[in-house]
Amino acid sequence: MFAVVQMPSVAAFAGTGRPVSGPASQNSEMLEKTFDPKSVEPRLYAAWEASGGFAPTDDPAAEPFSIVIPPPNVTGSLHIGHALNNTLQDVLIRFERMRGKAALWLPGTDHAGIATQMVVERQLAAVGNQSRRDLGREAFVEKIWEWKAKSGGTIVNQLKRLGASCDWSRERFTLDEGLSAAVRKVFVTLYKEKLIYRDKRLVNWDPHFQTAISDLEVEQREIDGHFWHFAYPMEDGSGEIVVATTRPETMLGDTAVAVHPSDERYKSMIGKAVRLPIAGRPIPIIADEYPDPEKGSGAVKITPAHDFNDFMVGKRHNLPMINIFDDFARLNENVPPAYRGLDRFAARKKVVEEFEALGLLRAVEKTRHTVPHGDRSGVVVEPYLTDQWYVNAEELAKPAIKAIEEGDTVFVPKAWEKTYFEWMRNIQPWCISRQLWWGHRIPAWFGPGGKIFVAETEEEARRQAYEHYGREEPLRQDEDVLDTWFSSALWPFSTLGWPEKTPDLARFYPTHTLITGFDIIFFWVARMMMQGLHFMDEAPFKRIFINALVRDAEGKKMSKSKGNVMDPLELVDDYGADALRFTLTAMSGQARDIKLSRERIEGYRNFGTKLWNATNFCQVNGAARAEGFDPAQVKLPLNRWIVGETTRTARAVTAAFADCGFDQATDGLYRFIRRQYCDWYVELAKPVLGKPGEPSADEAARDETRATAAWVLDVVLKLLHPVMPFLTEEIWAQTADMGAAREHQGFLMVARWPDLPQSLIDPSADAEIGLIVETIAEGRSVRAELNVPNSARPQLLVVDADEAQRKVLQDAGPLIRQMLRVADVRVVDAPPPGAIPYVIDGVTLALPVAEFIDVAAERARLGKEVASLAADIDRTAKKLANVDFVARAPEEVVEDNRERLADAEAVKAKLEAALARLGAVV
RNA sequence: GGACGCGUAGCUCAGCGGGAGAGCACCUCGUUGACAUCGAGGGGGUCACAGGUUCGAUCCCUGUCGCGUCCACCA
Repeated sequence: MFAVVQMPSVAAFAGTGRPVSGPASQNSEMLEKTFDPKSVEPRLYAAWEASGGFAPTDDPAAEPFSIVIPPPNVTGSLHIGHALNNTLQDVLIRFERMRGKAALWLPGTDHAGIATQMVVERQLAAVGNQSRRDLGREAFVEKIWEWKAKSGGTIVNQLKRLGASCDWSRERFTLDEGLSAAVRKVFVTLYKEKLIYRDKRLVNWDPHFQTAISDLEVEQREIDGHFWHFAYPMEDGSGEIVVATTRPETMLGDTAVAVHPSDERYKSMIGKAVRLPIAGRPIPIIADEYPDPEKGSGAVKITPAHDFNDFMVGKRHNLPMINIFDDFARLNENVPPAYRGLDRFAARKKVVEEFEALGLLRAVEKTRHTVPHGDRSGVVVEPYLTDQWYVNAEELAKPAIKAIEEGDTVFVPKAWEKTYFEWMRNIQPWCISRQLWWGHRIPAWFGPGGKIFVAETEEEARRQAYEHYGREEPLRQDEDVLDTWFSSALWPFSTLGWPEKTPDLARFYPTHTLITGFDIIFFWVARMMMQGLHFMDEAPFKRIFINALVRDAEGKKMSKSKGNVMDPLELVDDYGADALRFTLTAMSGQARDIKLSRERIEGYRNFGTKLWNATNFCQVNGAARAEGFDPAQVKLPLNRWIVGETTRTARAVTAAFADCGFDQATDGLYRFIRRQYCDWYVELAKPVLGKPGEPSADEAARDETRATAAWVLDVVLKLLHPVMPFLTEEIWAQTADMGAAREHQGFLMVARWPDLPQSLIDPSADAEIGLIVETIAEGRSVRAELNVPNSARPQLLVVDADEAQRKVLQDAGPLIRQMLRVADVRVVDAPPPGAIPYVIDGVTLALPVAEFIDVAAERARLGKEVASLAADIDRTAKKLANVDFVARAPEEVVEDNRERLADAEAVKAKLEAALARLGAVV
């Protein structure tokens, strides 16, 4: 009899000497009735972490496999997208760890400039109605660090609840000292290489945060607006010219009106001037290719300081650039006094009113147009003329494009390459300075005369200044900080210790796979490619896996404002982390969105319970892995068959994981565990195992089956572990003595991944078990369709089968009796009248159940089958009669069809005979 | 305006040149010794539409319609 299962083995795994508390009732012989994630998950996670098993092995022979986490914002809390992304990373890292790689999943968080500053500003306002300016820069930044110490770990702890096996001993933060040093080094190096430069040009200005933002942080939103058509009178009184605008306030900064040189309407006006209403300035009418004569009036007002297109026109014509805003987008001293200090939207209203009053408003048109907004602030951004720091992205992009073109790094799915190329080939200078307080301070100092000294340290800057000026001069460090993405771009090497030449850097760079969402291909992936190649001479990843976007059950993007967010932690509470992980993994199919439903998660929770219960069955029946068990040596067809199926599954799942085929892997696991192992193997094994505690008719067969069942379970636990780590680890622990002969006694997490040779697949066992399974399944179907009472125990008659098939079915007698609920399996020459026949694999079987059934129903059933066969025969016959088909289709296809026809005809004949007999009965 | 992706069972999705599959939902039956978070069985699809290529198209090509996303566009 199988021994008592005890928990202490888990404590031994943990290696802490500290007993690990388990579920309350550890004295029972069996597993708990159901797996209880709430008590198991925290306990196992703590034990894993304490064991040091999340860190890569020290074994120098182990091949490195590294993943860097897309660092979540410190302000963040785990949403479903994180859950998906991190589950996939964990699946992959657990898989590779078990495969013996030196698997490193390097975690960390991002300081998230604007987002974090926002959170703390909001808090300040809430508690003391204070602004950051009231507080001052230093104190404010101090506040953020305090906040970070207190709340910054939230998302990390949430990742742990998911089961993420990150090496927390290597956790990094984009603003920690090491990464800051990397940032300074990169900045200074690129500056020296003239790849970073300072420039005065139009930027996207966010008036809410009073900072420049990059193109990528601008979000186009479609809103309702107006086109106002304004008349500008000619300076010489010879008429007027009409221009249209959606932003009337900008007219105060107009410095020209442009027309197309070929536009006949305006040819004579070129070179003349109009008097700009309100401002009262004369501005020239110029000829430029930019205006489209087909659009509007064909004449365009030019505001070089507040419009990207106008800016270029202004440059071409050397127009004055009048900045009319301050940092808050209020009108400044460059406009008439009545407008000074007005908010841009108030000014807009006033300009329109004034034009109307002047009789110069020619038309107002309603329009729906897209307007750029700050992605964080949500306010309309303004093109604004300022000095900023830029990265020459075009230059850095070249090798990054090449690396993908040449396949050094591959996108999975490959289709994302196109998106990547599209952006990279049209890349614009990257504005990296931000007028914020939270972030990496730009390592640049200004001396007298605006001379700039860029250096990694202040001392070095002073030294340069001294050299330049020949004496000590006061220096002022640039107030600005760097775009958050500047530091994240260095993540794959800065986290490994760069610029120091650390062992980690040597061992784990380049990383192997990056798993991330397509929404940050430009923000992050592209920039990591650029920086990685520039500073490490090697692309930071071999493979970039782009995961799907999670949506709600209606397919809407989840957002708080829509109220359709699903909280992954709530789902973990309700169904366990494993169920959520399995669901996300199963639905991670590429190139589409994931629509998540609770029902689905529940289904996979039930799947976990199913495995739990199957384990219970194994335990109760004394399944035990035998010393020296060799799956190649098992004798019973049933066992040979399941060994083969296990092998098929193991090989398919391994290939799928290796290839990021996450959905295929879970599909294979689900199918095998549910359909093969639980539904058939366990059921078919019951007669062999007999009743627990009672002697068996065939002890050798029973022992072999017990050993095989335990072996299969071990393999299954390993294969499933990357996706359902908690459940499998718990089962592994609780069946520790069942696996006394396991090659590995520690945590399943670090057990060896199964490597099963193809030779374990035995086609003859497949055929044999296949026949039995079909016989039972089809027999059940017949019983159910004809409503044969459950209590009925007819015989199963083998009417027509070859020698081997007969033997198989007779040997499987006890098994078929139990599972098909028949009294006996008997070979007969001809079925008695009224026996219900069914045909599988060329074998005709029959159930003599005439007394139970409705003859009319049975006749209908047979009739339906005959009809469908007839249709099939007809179609196939026609096909085979087509000369073109026979001549052109591949030989095997033609052969298949011939067989199909012959088979169908044979079955049809048998069923028709049965139908005739049925008639005879009546 | 440009690009990409997607329309397959009630729902969510696999399949992608030789008679369409899964999970969930639905219906029927079931107190058999792992499991009702269960078991057995079943119904349900002119694979968006129209052309074309082919012996053969859900699958390849073209077009149409519908949905989604990204990029560009503020006169």
